[in-house]
Amino acid sequence: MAEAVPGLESRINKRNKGDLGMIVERYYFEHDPPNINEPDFNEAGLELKVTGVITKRDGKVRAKERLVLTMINYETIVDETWETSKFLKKCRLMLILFYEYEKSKDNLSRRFVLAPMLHRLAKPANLLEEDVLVRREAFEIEIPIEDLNTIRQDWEKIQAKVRQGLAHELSEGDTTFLGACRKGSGGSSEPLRHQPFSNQGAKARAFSLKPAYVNRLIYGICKDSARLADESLAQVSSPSSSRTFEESVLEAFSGFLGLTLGDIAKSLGYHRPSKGYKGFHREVAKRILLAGAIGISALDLEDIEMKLIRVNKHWTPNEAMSFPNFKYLEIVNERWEDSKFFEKLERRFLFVVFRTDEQDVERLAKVFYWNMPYRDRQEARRVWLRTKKCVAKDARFLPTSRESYVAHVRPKAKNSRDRELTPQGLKLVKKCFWLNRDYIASILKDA
DNA sequence: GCATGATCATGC
DNA sequence: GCATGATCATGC
Repeated sequence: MAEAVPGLESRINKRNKGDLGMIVERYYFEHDPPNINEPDFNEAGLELKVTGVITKRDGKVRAKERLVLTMINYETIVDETWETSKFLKKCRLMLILFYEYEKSKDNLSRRFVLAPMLHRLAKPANLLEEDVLVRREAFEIEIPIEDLNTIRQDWEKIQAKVRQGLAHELSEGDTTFLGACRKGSGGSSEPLRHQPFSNQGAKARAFSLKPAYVNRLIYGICKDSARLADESLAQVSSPSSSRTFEESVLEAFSGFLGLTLGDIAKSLGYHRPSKGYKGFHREVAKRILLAGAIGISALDLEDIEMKLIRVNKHWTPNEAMSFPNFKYLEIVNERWEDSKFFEKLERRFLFVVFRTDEQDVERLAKVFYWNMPYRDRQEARRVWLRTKKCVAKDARFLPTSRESYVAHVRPKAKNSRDRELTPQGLKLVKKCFWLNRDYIASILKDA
């Protein structure tokens, strides 16, 4: 960044240094940001977006995070149509710049990578727009019509929820490409927003392009440059809507429903690598997907979380469900909204259920999507916040499954010597959040 | 039988 | 070499 604008370092004050988008607009394009509800380059109907990418160890480029677009106004969205929406007015044409995110660098040291991208959700509103296109030599990506339709459907789904007075229940897992992500500091002191059809206050949220979609865009730029392209992105970039993708996942499983675990593995030419292997069922599920030409990375790109559940003949799960470890020293400074647990719980889950039947034979019994209801996410948040508090006070005593119907904390480590420092200076075994077994059972009962 | 602690094999 | 997703083991 500093190289692109000579003398930038001295012109910028510390307070503004945190906003790379603003720096690019003001000092590179020499343009003053206008009213917040209009596109940045209003005369051209062009919105500027700056977003981070990460180059993984294998050289492949991925989105660092969702791309936040514009706040959702609960009061006005209920009277809009897609065509007349504030969202489309602002984001109809976006110039997206990608920078390489490296943790240690500050904004002025960021390097821009890939080609600048013009992202068009709808036809031009005026001719000036084309000027910008030519002047900046940006790469206009061709967006499949199915993708545009999906974004529109996502928008309509979000609108529908607000119209039903359910703005407080919005979740990223509701939608496919266009998400309703939380916005603002997220602390509990944050005032809730009013929504028109309910007295229930709702968290401030913004429209965002979900990581899966940003990755598709990146693939669109990179696919001709072999070094950068992640081929697994191609799978979801093929011109089929994501709705169809979700259906094709279920379809891949459908032919195996009711079959025994052994028969499925055999028919896929897969053998349990070792007796004690705990990932066998998951590997079988992955191979079922593969047989349907779906890679596990494709699920990942769609932010779908596949989880294996094994149950007995009464449909009672054998185990609770684990999530990524947290670090004692980190959780005390973390916000719920930034936690891994939160991020996972907002995703759409794909539950793959193996049931041991009356004859004691294990069969693929059920495959279904599930989103965690709002009430339960709130409860998970409560457990997380309590854990944070407990870790700060005395990390030896953390929430057990008796304290919540949804989640608890339990060890997850290589063994009991696999420990980590706590704020009290103690070394305790590594732990993570788990969804209670009873809670998983209740999901299965409802499904 | 359940809650909790302990541990496993694999893939990246 | 460790994070990951999941299961095993033990004690009540």
